[in-house]
Parts: sequence; C-alpha cells; structure tokens
Amino acid sequence: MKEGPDIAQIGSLIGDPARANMLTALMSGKALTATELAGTAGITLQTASSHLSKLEAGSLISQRKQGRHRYFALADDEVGLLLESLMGFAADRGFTRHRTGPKDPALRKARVCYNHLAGDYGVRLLDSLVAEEVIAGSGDTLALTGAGREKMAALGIDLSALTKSRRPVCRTCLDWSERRSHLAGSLGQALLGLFLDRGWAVREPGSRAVRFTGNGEKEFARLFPLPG
Amino acid sequence: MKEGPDIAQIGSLIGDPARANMLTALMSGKALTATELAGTAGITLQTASSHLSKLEAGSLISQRKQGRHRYFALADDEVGLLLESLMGFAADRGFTRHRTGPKDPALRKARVCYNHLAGDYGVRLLDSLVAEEVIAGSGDTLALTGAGREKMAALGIDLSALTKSRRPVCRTCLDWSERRSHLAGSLGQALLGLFLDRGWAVREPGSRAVRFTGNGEKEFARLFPLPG
DNA sequence: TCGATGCTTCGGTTACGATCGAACTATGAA
DNA sequence: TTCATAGTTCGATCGTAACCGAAGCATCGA
Repeated sequence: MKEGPDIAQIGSLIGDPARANMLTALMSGKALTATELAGTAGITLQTASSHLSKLEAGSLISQRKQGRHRYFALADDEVGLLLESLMGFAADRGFTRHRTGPKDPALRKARVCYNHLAGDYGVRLLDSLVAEEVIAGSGDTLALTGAGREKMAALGIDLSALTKSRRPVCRTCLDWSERRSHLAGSLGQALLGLFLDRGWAVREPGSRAVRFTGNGEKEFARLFPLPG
Repeated sequence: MKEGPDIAQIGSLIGDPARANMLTALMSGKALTATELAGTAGITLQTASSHLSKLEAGSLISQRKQGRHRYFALADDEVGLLLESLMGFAADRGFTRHRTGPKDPALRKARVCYNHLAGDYGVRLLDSLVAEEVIAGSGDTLALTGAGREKMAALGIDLSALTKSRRPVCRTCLDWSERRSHLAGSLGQALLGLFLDRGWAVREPGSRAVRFTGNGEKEFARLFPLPG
C-alpha cells in the first residue's frame, strides 16, 4: 500500500533476540555451524534451524555444506555494514545488554567487523591511509592512489586479485564504538589478513576482539603513522 | 548475556509494519499528528498512540505539543540516516511492497530524505560539490573549503548559523535508489531549503517526491555542474 | 458552560510466531 | 550393516504483542 522498499521485513528479521544473537556471532567473520549458533543464541537446534532458514530466505546469511556440517556466514559485506551501523545506533541510544562488560575495552580497541578491522585501530588505520595519501576520494568513492598501490604491493598484497572481484576495494564502514569510519572492502579484508598472518595481532577465541602483540603495535604505528 | 549493543530492540521497533509505515511517512521531514500517522499506517488512533509511545521510548521519534495537536517527527538526523540505509538494503534484496509503483520514477529522481535532498538530484549535488572542490575530505570527514564557504555565502546561506549547532555541517547519507551517497547534514538541509524557497522545486503533497521546475532544473545545472 | 476535536489509557480478544518434543533424513565412522 | 552425529520438518503449546471498543483527559471555540 505504500511506495518504496519494505524496511519492516528486515527489521523483524533482526528484531528477534535469537536471530540478533546469531547475526552478532557471525559478525566475527567466522562461518559457524547450526549447533554453534544455537548455543550462542541459547536455543535448541530445532528453533535455530527455523531461524536460520528465515535469515537465509531474507538473504542475510548464506550456508555452505561441508561433510555433515553446514557452515553459516553473513551473506555479504552489505550485511556486515548494516549490522555495524545498527550497533552504533543502538549503542548511541543506550540499547545495551549490560553496561560495558569486561571484554568491552578490548572490543573498543580492536575487533573484527565481519572481515576487516574495527575499533580504535581500525579508525586509526583509515585516518593514516588518508593522511598519507595512500587512499583518496570523497564520500564513499574511495580509491587507492598511485603511491598507495606501490605501498600495498610492497606489503605483499596482491592488488590484481582484489580488483578482479566485483566487490569494491575500498569502502567506509561506520564504527559503532568510535562513531567514525574505518576501512572496509577487499583492501580492509586483506590488511586484517596481513596483520594476522604476520603475527602482529591475534584473535581472541570466541569473541570479536583482536589483540595486538607488542611487536604488532610497533609495526602498525610505523607503517600507519598519524600526523598528530 | 552477550557483549555489545542490542540491535534486536531497534530491529523489533522497526520490524512492525505499522511502525515502519509511520517512520517512512516521517521520512518526509514533516512533523505529523497522531491522526495523520494512524491514517497512513491504516490503523486506529488507539493503536497508533501505543506505537508512537513505543517509538518515543526508543528515542526514534520526538513529539511537540502545539495546542491540542501533537506533532511527531524523527528524533534526529541519525534516525533518518539509519532508515535510509535500511531502505537501500531492503531494496537491494527485493524487499519491496509492490514492484515500482507509479510515483516511483519521481521518487528516484528527487525526494526528501528527512531534511535534505535525495535521489538522482541529491547524488548529483554531492558529486558536483566534490568535483568543484566546494567540499573536501575523505570518508565521513567532509568539510567546506574556503572557496566553498564563499560560494555558499554568495547563495545567501548563513554559515555561522550552521556551524553554531553541534550537528555536523556536511555528512554523507547512502541513497537507497542510487546506491551512492548524497549530502546530508545542516548544509544539505540548508540547500534543500534554498531550492524550495526560491521556487526551483516544489514538494509533492503527501509524498516524499520533489518536483523541480523548468527554471529550477536550469539553475540547478548552472550552479552545480558535473565534469562529465 | 457546553460541545467538539485530538489523543491517551484500560480491558479484552485475537493472531502470529517463537519454542520445543518427536520423528525423519543425511553424512560419516566403526 | 550398525551406530552416532548433524540437521530438518512436523505438530502442538504457549506468550506476547498488535488490535480495537469504550471510557477518560485535555484543549479549543462558542
């Protein structure tokens, strides 16, 4: 009866606590099985299965069969961006489950946002890349500069692989804890992979938190300095 | 039981069709009475009242008493941004109420996004401002350049009034029909006001659509040219 | 003061959807 | 084969929230 897209459907998909818990769990970027998701949501396997099929019908998640396991993951980057912005909005209005839990400072410092780095470190990363003119552009049309391409190649990032896909290489994602943008897109994903591969940072098991090692912090500050 | 903000609460607030209808109606930027909102949502006044108090408790909307009327409006810009991005997401996944209604082309061309201009014209506006170096910055840190301040002053926009408030002057808002950013913030609001005041554009009553006059199109193209 | 309009609150009905038990299918291991 | 694990489907229950009728306030005009 009304014109335009129907926001109520996605709203109600995210609106159920069990589904919201599953989605937040998937924000870790890891693909999880139905049993694991049922566990984090605190429901039985049957109900979880029902929820998961609804989420998949709404193309919020996708599944991949592997042996007798079914791995579920967020459907694409868009879902991650939407969830992160929803979290920012929720945090802003005081919709928190419990006031700043124990792991909260760690999450604010550095965490995984679906497949890229978020939190203080994520924002600092983007700030530095812009200040150093590795990335340029306004609004959401960000792109690597010539110097940027050289720098990334020097870091061992295969740019041709990144640009081959239809996914944008650079894009911004609103950080819920910092209320500012950090770097998403395939480059954001590649850089997080780099940090983890080189052992500069480690993922906290069972959490979105990312812990930088002493050496990792040093390398990070050296490679991505801030003007101030 | 889980860390972080609770997205389920806002999700369920938006997830109810009646509430979603009201919120979309409020995206027109106009403040509406409870009776009007009940009408657009297709429910009685009593239920509307209940929904409105829930939305207000969630600080998605705010109300202003005026005589025996109660005017409801979106609480702030953040709500508008969130709703617009939700619409983009919904449209992207085929969550539409009816396939491209009659007013749809008009909406895609130019419409009000809470308090600023969206649609093709909105995106072109931001593109032009960036290309002409009226606005500069990366990510979400957009700002007027020196030349930009002069241009806006020449248009009769009182910049000191805009910068006085705590609201950001320039910010981006993801356009659901164009899938790209347009200009929001107090400057975006001021520019839309300018177009309407000068009679370059007229609002379609009872809709978000904005219709540019012949002269308005000419002036718009002259003031905000595109490089291509 | 009286009536009309705008909106809220209360109470009761109803409907939808989340939940789980139980049964069924599929994959892998012994 | 047989058993165990992973997951879906079905059916029934149950709670919650949307909904409306009716009554109750509040504000305005006469």
